[in-house]
Amino acid sequence: MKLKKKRLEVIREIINTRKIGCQVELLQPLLDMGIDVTQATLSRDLKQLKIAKVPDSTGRYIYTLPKEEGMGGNVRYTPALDRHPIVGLGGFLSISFSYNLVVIKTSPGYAGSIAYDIDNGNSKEILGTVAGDDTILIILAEGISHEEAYTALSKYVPALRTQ
Amino acid sequence: MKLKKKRLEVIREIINTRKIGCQVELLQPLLDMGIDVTQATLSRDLKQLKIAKVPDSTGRYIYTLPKEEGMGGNVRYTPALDRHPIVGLGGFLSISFSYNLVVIKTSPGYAGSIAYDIDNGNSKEILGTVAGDDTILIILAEGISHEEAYTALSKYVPALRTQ
DNA sequence: TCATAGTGTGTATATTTATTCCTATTTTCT
DNA sequence: AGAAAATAGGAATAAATATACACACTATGA
Repeated sequence: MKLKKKRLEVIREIINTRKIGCQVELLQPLLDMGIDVTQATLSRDLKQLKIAKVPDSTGRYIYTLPKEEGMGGNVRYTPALDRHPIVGLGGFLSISFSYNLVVIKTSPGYAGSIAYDIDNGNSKEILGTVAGDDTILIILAEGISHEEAYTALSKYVPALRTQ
Repeated sequence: MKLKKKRLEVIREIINTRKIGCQVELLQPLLDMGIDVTQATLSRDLKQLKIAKVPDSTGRYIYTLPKEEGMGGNVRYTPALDRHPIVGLGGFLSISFSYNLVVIKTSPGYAGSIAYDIDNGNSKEILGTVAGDDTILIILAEGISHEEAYTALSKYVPALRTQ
């Protein structure tokens, strides 16, 4: 049915935008959009969308969208939503460190452009990068701490700047 | 308490290893390890560990560990189930280690799919991978031994299983 | 056409999960 | 040491979530 497709999109939109802590909290926003369903339907929808309830850092729970899957998966997001996956983060997903290496995970397709920016920055802390489709490997200069690297990278990755 | 620290580790281990669909399913494995607690405690533990219950692609729910991150970043979860398997024995050629790096050689064209599975495994030992056509570079987390890495990788590369 | 299969959803309910209330134990501070 | 605060965890229960069942509607095919 047409209604369902629309509803799933709206649910994704809401989950992506606001902090929703339980399914009934989702009912009102949907009603505001003219969508009237029951909690049971939401439970089924969230399952289908692979939306998970995760403990956040403030001791509460919030629903979050799944990380996008590559070709293997059966989840297909609409192109429209796909284009702005996480507004403002420019594809950035996570950063982690191991000695003189940094690994940045991005949404599929974003690794190249982010790595390009980092490479062109000519930061002395960063020797170079290697990028795949959704992963960037960054090699740090000798003696650079993770904090220094983080600061240097934040110049090229807006999502790393502390709010 | 010392008990709790231990328990949290064991819980992580179990969640990482088996498919647990609800909290009571976790009680028995813990009991087998000599840990006797109630569901209420598990609820609190899972919250603290930021372990989420995620819908997988087979229509069931699975608890999964959060993706390890460095400092910044938003938390996203990999939909469960692409976790294990696939990857026919074909493709794998060799594995070698150098400090916090692993290089896996594959037949031409296989590197990407094997790396894909490794990436989606969310192993805490593995920060990420970069794949070419027949070579995969894997970055290990700090403090991970080659043995631990081997074990972690064997979950995704059947050829590594000793059996 | 009518049967059959498939999808979508509400209601009611079962199941699962989080929390409230309480007690015990440990840690911190004076 | 003793008081006060923090931490841990069980029992009971509230809250949240998933599902069994029923029914409506759509598409398909003989």
